[in-house]
Amino acid sequence: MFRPVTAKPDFVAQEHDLLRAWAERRTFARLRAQNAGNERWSFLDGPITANNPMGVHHAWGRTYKDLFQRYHAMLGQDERFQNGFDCQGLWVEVNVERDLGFTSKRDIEAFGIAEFVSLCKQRVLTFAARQTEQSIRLGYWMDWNDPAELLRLRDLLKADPAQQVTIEGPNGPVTDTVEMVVGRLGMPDVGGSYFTFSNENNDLIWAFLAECHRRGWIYRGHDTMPWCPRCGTGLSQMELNEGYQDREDPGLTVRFPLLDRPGESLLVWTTTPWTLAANVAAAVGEDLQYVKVRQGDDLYWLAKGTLRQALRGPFTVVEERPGAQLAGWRYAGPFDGLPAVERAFGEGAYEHRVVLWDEVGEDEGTGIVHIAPGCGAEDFQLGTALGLPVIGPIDEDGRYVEGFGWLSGREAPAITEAIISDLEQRGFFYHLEAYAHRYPHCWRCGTPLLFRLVDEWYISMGEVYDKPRDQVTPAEVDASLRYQIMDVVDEIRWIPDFGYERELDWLLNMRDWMISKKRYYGLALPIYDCRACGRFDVIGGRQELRARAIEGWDAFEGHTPHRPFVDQVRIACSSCGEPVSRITDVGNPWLDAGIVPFSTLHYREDPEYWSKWFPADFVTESFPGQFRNWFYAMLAMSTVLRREAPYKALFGYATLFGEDGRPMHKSWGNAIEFDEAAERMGVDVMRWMYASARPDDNILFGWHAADEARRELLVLWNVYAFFVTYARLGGWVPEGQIDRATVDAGAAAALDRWILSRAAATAEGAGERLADFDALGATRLVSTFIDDLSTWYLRLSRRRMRSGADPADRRAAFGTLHAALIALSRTIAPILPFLSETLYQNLVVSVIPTLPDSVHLTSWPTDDTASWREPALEASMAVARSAVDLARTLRGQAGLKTRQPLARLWLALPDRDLADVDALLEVIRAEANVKAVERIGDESELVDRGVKVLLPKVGKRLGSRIPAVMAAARDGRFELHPDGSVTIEGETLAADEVEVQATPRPGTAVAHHDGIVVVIDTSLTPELRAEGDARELQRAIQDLRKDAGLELDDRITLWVHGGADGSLDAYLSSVAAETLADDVRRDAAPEDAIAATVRLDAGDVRIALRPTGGA
RNA sequence: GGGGGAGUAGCUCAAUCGGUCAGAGCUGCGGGCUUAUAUCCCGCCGGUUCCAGGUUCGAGUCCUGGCUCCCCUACCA
Repeated sequence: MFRPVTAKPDFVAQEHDLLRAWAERRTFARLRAQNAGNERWSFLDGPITANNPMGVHHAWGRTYKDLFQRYHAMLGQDERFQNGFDCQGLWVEVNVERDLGFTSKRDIEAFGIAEFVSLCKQRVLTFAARQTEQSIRLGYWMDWNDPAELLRLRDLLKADPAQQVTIEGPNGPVTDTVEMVVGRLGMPDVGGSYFTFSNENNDLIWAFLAECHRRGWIYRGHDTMPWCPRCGTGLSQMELNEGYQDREDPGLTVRFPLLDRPGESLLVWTTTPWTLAANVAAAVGEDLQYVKVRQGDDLYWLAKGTLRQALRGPFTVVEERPGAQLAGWRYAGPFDGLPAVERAFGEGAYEHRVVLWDEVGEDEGTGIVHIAPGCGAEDFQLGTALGLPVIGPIDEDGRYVEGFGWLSGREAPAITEAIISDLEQRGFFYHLEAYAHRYPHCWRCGTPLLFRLVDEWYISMGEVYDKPRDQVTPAEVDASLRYQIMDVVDEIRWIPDFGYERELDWLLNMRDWMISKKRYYGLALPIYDCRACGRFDVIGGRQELRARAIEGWDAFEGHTPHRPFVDQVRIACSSCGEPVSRITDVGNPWLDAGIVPFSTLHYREDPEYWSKWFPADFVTESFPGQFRNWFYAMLAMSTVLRREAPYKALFGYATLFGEDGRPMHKSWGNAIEFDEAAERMGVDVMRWMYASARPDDNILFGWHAADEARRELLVLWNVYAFFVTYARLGGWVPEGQIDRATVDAGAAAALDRWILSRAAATAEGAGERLADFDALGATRLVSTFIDDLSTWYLRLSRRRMRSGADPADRRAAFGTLHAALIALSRTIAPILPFLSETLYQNLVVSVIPTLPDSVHLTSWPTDDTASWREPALEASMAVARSAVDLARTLRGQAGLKTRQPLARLWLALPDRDLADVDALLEVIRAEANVKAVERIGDESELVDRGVKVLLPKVGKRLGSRIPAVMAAARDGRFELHPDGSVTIEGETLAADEVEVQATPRPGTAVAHHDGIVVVIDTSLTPELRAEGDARELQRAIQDLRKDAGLELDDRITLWVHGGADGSLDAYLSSVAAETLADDVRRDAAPEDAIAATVRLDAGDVRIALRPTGGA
């Protein structure tokens, strides 16, 4: 027997119950065992940053990851189910610094690098545990570590990283120091999620870098780079774009007095006054026109095209020259007295002068550009080309270094006002105004970036050829990594397809990959830069390092490859033999995530395993940013190591916003925490919202949207609750198996066959959509089916399931609905793992012990349901539904309630092939509540024959004749031929170019749609009126029962007082039967009975009821 | 600055190869639903498909120009 079902489900409580049940029954482990060794489907997880609790936006991606993996598991495919955590990088450091109250790198050095790195690892373990708990709550089935075990390791790591610990791995216990066990997380002997801080991950990146070096692609660049003064590190091109923000800076115009032209000055514009101390030149455009203007006693040079925007007050132009003639003019710099400037200029015997630069324009400023090669990337390039001296004025923290007089030690960006007033006093100032522009900020801490002269390490991405890609020769591709990556991109399916173009665009435009960061926690770059000879070595792994070590190995032994221990090891330079230390830089974190197609698939330890699971069939992430981050890093690393694609299909989805369309932000009140969402709306509701979102559009997430999703699931719940309630009342249980055989025994066989056909079509269609990574398509099909099931099948079948129905028919109805619900439960299992399981547990497990004890252990349903398909019957039922809609429309117009029976309905059906027409007519008759349905044809006075011209078929052929033909068809001016062809306006259309349809004759009250014409008989006989009254009475009694809070099977005594003409009497016994009345009295009810008044055609009637028996 | 995408009802979104009448849901109003459903159904209100041209028998859809928004990309001081 089924367990009773509440009409008001508590989804959240059900989800918690199922999480417990799955854990107890080891359902997931059994699923994995069931599929082990089968054909593989390889999903590769993009690592989630283990730095904070998971947000609802993560739940979007994790819903996709889970549902596609579950779908493939139902196909019987073997999967790895490995989650990944992104563990290394500045974002972790920034948070640990914040917790410790640090403000600069000096604080970290004073605190101790070893302890700082350990705290970073501890933070990762803390949030890996947290995110694991949250993911499990979401129903995300992965090979999770026990969160408590992760926290235990964290605590042990904090207490003493060197202590021995034993943990349980998949192949038995593993014993090592805590530090090394943490370093082995995710590896085969330890199991669970992969962690990018693992030894193997770091080691394989070393191998990758060594391979790059072997090919000559690693180099050290000396360049002016964007620099974050808070983090004390440069930012790569990938990171730069994340942080552009609108900002207001000073737009400062200064004058540089010309040394050889007394009284004359250059006018120069800058938005970074702090860089003026590093000025070495002023650039003009060779072909631009420059003018000398007089303002009072002053003479200024500037570009002619900038006069209006740059000058303040009246002026007179006194001279004009092309920029080329200005070149070489000497001028007095704004900070010439500073020792650093004197030193830089003195060494090269240099003086400030005007130089030519073809990048100079007139759109902004004065057309004369302040050049400080130590403070700007393009300035540096120009300076290098012209051999100008370079002045690097600031240190890691953004403070002026020694030699800048009163500026030294002060923070460069904060000192703008002091610099301006200083310039004013010394006569260099001309004008100041606010200037709004987009300026790069540090994407982690939000600090505005400065440009600073630094050494960083790069991987060369290879030349960009100045020709279309299809003209690049194979030899040229072999010489340029970026083109090799592009070839790999061609092999991949990009969803949505614009991803393909976007990735290629990035590859064509990207510059070399800056891989170094002057920080503490992260991949230790294995670069050993020899000061003695200037050559450098790149070590390809821990073993190689051990072999090459000449000192410090003992200090490193037993530690993960992190700072500071790895820094102890020195090797002998391969060129000159001198001892060399590792550069202290750590790596770009995208190296960590990019190597996972190799490190997590045991590329080195188990090549056979690797070749089975590589490339991944599927990866998915939110695409903002990832085309130049994770997607790119994997492509680059896979191309270098294998020159093949690391994944076959990539599915990207957009961004999650609050319900108001703005980014979620706590202070805006539109943010929803994952935990709150899970415990208030339930994760299945959340998953339904995500699965039915358009992935390439942003999703607006909020409580109202959740309510809509919940309502949809409630409809399904109600069908299920109805079924169980009545199956229990009727004592129905399935006989042995779920079987369609009972269906044909029922009186409503066509209806039953129809819903089963729809269930089969839904399973088939949803499977096709899921196989194509289209969750939205699958949910749309499911939604339609739920609607069919609820508003059509159940609506028409309710009577059949009540007591008193024909027993065989009743069994057929139960059997059908049971089978349909189970098919649906299996179809929605990947998307709604909880709701589907709740249904399955009751519909199957509680009554058929021989079947799998979880819906998630069943196979995808199409094999079982394919034979249920009857497309012609589905088409036929669609016609019936349209006809009933039309009848209801007509009733509405005529003011006749549906419960008022009518004598007749006339119906014309379209000329198409329809299955089970008799059953269809009966459905229409019952639903339209008429005594008889009469089919009408051409001969009827109610309809005409019309012709619908199928435009897509004939459009091209008819061309300009179309308007005339269409007009004639509309007016009925055509001639039908016996073979089905039609002549209209002299054009003959073949039978398959038109559809002959019934159309209403003018002047009749009819409704029509797509060849279906419905007419109702609106005349009411006394008998019909009485029957309508009886139904109205019955409905009122049922309402009253509900008001009285009676159970479905409570029996009553009924009073019906009034309705004096006696027309009701003939129906009272059937009313009594329907309302479970043992006794019907025709007199006034006692005072204590529950009563109401019903307005009937025959007059007002007073009804009352009271439970009978022991109630 | 360069490239891509989008613009459809008050809101969120549909509309197959260009096919003649642009549809759903939400919101609002009216009606209905003979005991699953605080649910659903029917109807009404609501549209210059961003604007202006063009191609075509026919344009939400294709082309050109403009406007607005989003994304990607870029060294502009």
